[in-house]
Amino acid sequence: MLFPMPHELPKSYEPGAIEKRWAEYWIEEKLFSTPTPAEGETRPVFTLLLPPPNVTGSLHMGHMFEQTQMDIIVRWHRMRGFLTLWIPGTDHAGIATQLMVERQLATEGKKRAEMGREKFVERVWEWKREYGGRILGQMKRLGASVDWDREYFTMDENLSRAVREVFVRLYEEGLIYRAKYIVNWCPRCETAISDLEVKHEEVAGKLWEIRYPVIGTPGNKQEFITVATTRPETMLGDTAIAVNVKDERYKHLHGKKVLLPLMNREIPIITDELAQPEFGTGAVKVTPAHDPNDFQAGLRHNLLQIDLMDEHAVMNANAGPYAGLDRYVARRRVLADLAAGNFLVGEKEHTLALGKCDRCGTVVEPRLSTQWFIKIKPLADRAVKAVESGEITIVPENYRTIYLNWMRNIHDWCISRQLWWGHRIPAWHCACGEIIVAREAPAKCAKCGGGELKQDTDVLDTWFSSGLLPFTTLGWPEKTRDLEVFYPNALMITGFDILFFWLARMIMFGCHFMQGHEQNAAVKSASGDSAAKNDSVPFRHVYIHMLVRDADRQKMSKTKGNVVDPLDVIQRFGTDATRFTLAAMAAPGTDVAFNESRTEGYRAFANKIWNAARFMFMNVERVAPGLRPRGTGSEIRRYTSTGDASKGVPGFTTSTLEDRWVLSRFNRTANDVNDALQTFRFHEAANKIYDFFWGEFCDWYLELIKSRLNTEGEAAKIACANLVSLFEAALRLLHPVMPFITEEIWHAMYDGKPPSQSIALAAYPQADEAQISLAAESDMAILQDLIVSIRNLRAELKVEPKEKVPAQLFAADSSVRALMQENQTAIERLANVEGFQFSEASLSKLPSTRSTARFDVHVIYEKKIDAAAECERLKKELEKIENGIVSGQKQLTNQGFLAKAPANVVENIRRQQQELAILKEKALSKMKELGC
RNA sequence: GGGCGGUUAGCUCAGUUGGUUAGAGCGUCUCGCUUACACCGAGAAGGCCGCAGGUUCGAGUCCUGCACUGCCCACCA
Repeated sequence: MLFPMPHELPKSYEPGAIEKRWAEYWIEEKLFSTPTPAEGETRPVFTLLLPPPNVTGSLHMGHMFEQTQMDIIVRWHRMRGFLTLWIPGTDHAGIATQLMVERQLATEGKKRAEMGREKFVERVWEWKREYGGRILGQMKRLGASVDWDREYFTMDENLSRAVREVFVRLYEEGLIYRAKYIVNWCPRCETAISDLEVKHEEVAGKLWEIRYPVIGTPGNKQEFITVATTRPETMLGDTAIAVNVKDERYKHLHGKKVLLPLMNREIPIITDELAQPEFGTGAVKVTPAHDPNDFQAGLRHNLLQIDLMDEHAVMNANAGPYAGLDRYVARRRVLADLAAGNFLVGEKEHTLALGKCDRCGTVVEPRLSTQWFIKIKPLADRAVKAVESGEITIVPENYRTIYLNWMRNIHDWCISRQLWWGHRIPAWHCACGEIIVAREAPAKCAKCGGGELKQDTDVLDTWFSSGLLPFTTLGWPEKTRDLEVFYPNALMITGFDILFFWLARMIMFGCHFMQGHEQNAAVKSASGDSAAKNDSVPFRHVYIHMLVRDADRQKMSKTKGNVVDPLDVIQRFGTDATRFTLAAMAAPGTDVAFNESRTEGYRAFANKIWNAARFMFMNVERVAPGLRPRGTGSEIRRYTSTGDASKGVPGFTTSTLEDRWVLSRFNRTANDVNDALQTFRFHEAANKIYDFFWGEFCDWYLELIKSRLNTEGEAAKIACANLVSLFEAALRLLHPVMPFITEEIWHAMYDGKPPSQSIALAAYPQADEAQISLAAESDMAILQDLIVSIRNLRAELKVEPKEKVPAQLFAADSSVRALMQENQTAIERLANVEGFQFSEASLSKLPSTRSTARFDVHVIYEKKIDAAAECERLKKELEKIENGIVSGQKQLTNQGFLAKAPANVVENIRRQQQELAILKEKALSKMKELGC
């Protein structure tokens, strides 16, 4: 590995080559591999599971957003001395992958059905081997600090074994059952899907009213009962008409029968709460095989279930003359025939929520079929408690309520899928009807002894296996050392879109299967978790991130063509700049509108850092060749524990105001950044670092020390050493957000001989209270004020930029005067003035003057200030001042305010009033002088 | 039908428990290639914080209503 020598750093930052080199280095050196810890491990532990992307996926901005946040958190923990484990992997994604391969087959003119199951599955594996690693490859380019040695695939043998184990145990506990039930069926995917996989879409539809002749009407007048339906074709399978028992209109029809039109079948009129008098006609057709409500009613009344459709939603023999017709063709035909028979009596516009398959968009058909289900209530109860009790915390908090509401109203989970790609259900059917659920294929039937056992053809819902990952990736069902140390995971970071799909399932499974689990006590206490905390939960904290949208806040989608390819953005601006963009916009609970102009700005930030580094190296070579960062920050070895070693800026000596100031600012920033990361305020962390690095370190500190660096002798050496120390610490502070550029410069600072293999293994800066100085900060604020005032005057006087001008100063008190005198060189340099004298009296009347409550500064220049413009400016300023005075007076004369406001607030306003009074007077006198 | 969020500078967004004169980036305008950086520096302009009430000594921040706008959940034919 070659590191560029400092003097070879190119003038502008070129991320491409640098990032690729480090990404490879981190992997080759296995820097982020976390082997199973030996006995006696006492370091705090941080475990995080990467939400596995689908094998079919390719990296999109959402992945990068999620991974950036995770990587920041992970690197931050690692640098703070946590034994950090971040496990990557991919999901076999049942339907998605099967569809992908089916499409590929179609281009070859082949069909899944013709190939047969075995060959098809083998083909999917081939596909997986060829393309499945793509997204992980892309992740590697992002530099995600995952443990690649632990990479998994949800259909790996060990994970599959765990899936079978879970299935069998749940079955044995009576929590898995097989039943004929009405489920959501996708006619295109030819499989059952869960409630969650159905997306409801509001569409303008119709509500048709059909009248059914009542049999045995007294007299010769035929009586009808009218029902309304949005799916008229299902009437072919009606097996009853329901009315409400309280509905007076139909009292006389209880117990009677109607003749089902078109089918000429007699069906009963029943009374059931299914029919609500307020809705429509109050009478409802009952089709137990094609509607979940009707299905329930059917069970209550022991009605016949007539299944009208096959797996493709084509009418079957039960539909009589309509057999062989597609459901929608049948609908039109039924309507026409009903109309012809004078049974269709109404047609109304009606908006309905149409259920569509999440995967392919086909309208879902409620279908009667035999499926495997999980009896969810017992699992959900525990999952509710885990969050209610705070065993698991959720950020942002509003998702807690959403989670709880869902979990409390949960329905049994249909886990079987009629697919070929996935974990096959470990159940074997015997010709005698017996079903044997077992971990391995049984040799013979337990009931009849027959040897002709066939494994169930269904596979499990993909989320069944991914719901187990928090413990199966750590070796469950074996009682492993990994589980003992790394379970529960510390954190789960994921999107709100899979809150129910995945997160909820992990919590249910984790709490159930890890019941009684205890994390290693030493590790647990080192990690900061009290002994009382329950360890069965899959993770202790959840952070839900939002969606990445395009610059116009539109959802990114392939069909809209507004998808931003992260690799393309990276190519143009660098990974660090892209990461920074995402981090800076990642306010909890808010979607990110990804705007390239921001990334452009953060590329400039990277360039700024780069050039600050060049500046540093230049000075080191000139002033103190061979100088390396000193102090404890450079002595951090792999996996240190947090402690004093990481406090403040090691090796920094304060001899001047700017030293004390910058040190204070750095520590305050470190403090704020740590706080922000603790609560997932990524944007705040990023912005704090940005402001410090650019606005304080570069804009002020570097400028201020230039004069010292340019002197001969000891002062320059100290300034140089400080610069190096501070820069090194700042790099560590920035590293989690911008891992590449910080790694590059950090290594360069050590001239290729760094104290540890990576800055990622150095200590994260912690604030040192002793290095925070309010006095330095307020003194510096005065200086900055003064310098800006002078620059301002120069601009207004249109002083030639190169021309140095003298200035006259008035300081309201001696300490300010001393401050200015001590920093005369700095002021002269930064404000481009040449010499200044002090006046004993206020200068506020003089025309080219700026005033604050503490000082007046007058620039001596032959050109006159533009009086009209200056008056305009003063007028505005005065207005502001007076507004301030009025509102302040109002408060200070308000008894309620004086009585109730905290003392410091009152004090602040008093002081402000004094300053405003001075400012007002100064402004007025000047305006008078100018004749405004 | 329920629930949740958003509305702050031309644009994209910050603004933790209510507390001085509401911030940033981009864009705009004026200067400047001052030997780290033009992916830069200096300066400036730009805001009835969606509307209307209320609570409070004090509201961008809390409450109510309204408007617009997203999102999630839902078996009402």
